[in-house]
Amino acid sequence: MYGKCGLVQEAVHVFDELPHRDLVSWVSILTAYNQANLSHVTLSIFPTIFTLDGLQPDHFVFASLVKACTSLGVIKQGKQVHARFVVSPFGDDDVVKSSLVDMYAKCGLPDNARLVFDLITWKNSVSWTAMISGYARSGRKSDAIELFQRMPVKNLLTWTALISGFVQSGNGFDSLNLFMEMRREGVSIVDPFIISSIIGASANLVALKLGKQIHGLVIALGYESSLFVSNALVDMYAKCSDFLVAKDIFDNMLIRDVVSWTSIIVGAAQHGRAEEALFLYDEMVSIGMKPNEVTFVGLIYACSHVGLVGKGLELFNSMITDYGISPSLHHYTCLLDLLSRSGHLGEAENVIKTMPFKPDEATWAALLSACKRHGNTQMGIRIADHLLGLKPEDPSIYILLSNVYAGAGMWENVSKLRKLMATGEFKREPGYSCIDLGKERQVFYAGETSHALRDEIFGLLKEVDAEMRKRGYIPDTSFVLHDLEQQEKERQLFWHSERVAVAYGLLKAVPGTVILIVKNLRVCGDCHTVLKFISSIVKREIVVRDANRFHHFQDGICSCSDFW
DNA sequence: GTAGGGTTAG
Repeated sequence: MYGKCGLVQEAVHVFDELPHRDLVSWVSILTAYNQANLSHVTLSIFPTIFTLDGLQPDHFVFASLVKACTSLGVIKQGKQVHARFVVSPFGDDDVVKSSLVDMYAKCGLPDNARLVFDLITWKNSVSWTAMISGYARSGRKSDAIELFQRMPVKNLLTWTALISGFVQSGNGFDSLNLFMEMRREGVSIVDPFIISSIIGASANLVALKLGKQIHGLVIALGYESSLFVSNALVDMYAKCSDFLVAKDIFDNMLIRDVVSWTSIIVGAAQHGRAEEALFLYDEMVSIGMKPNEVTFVGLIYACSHVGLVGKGLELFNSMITDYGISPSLHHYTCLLDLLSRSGHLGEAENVIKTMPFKPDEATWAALLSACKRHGNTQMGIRIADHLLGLKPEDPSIYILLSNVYAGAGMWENVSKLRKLMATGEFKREPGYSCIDLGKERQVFYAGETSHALRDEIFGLLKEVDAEMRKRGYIPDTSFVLHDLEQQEKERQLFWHSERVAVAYGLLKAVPGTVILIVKNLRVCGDCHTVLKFISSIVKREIVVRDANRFHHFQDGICSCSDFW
């Protein structure tokens, strides 16, 4: 009773006073620790079951231990518990098997989960849901859907597991389609869990209009007081470019937790509002809210994007010494980005060499793009050669490599890369830009010139181009990857997807409204210049969210101050 | 006395 009411100390007190303890007493206290988020205590006191009382764990104990391993994410110990369970007299228990399915699923091992799932004698909705959730959050779309369809009776939790799993693995469109199917089937969506998932999907898709509709639903259902829902809304508005609304919702929240603070700090950072992010952090600390590892990712990111190297380093150190958070690869990548962006390339390379993690492709890529930005061709080539040796799978890395070699005029390497990309196993995701006009959503791929409004778009871009040149625009063709004549290079830049999308927006969006473009890659340097020109020529605010951050173009300047 | 769904990260 004390454990389930969140009074773990009282539970421990009674437990310690028991004149005689049986397995039920033990499971009660193990569960109390699990519920109080003290799963490490659950695991550490487990051995005393033998030493103090000479008892052998039963299936109830195993289920509690597995749950503890799941919430701590300690798969190695989880496997040890699994082994003990298998050889125990309770090795057939279906509840423990379900908890193991959940453990493997949550630890990103859906195949291990499936092996256990198939051994469950009587599968109930808990086992099915755990397995489906595991596939969905690992991005195993077809496996998740197939199992979902085979499941005899689906309930709200199963739908939520599937949909939120897809949101978490970045499959926003699939999650949205499933949500609509769920509504068609008449499943009630009056539930804060499913609502927060769909808000997450809107954020994922940068679908502001959809997000606003769900926000309306939140108000109608009275879920504004739900912490999870409000946190999701703050994140959604920030990700959909409306930082001010995000801030407004944040300001009006009656209860805020570390996720609320972190969401608004990360949002400020992504919009280039570093001062605000740092101010919010001071406020957070002053009210006694403890930042977590994600908060520091946001803070260092904020510093990185405005060149506050000293402050960023200070925060990195404070994270370790003041908060006892040991830096993850994420943090090192942020640190490296902080240093390399502002030109401290040598120190950045030193971080890569001395950090206790094996640098992944993204880490090298951060350094590589800084080399290009700061014109350190020699170091760029050295790192590019090294990266090429690692045979990266991420296609965007090849684009970066091409950039380096093309910038250095090493066309032989460029064509070698192109061949690699053509024959490679991976599918290269082409650059695209997307504009959301509410009921209509248009995607433009780089170089695509076959759109129905092609002539109007071309005409508009041509007109703007002439005006830009009058104002001193010179195309920067170093962003073109192929060895071509100057004129052809300029033509390639001309059809970069963000420009086409902006032109389309100027033609179709309601006059006077902000034009919001989402791009899957980083905006190229030349397009960045062009968008600044366009914003002043047409006197419209243009917002581009690229792979990295937001750019707000207005009156010829960008919120990133050309440092991105 | 045991197992399943929600928010933040380069």
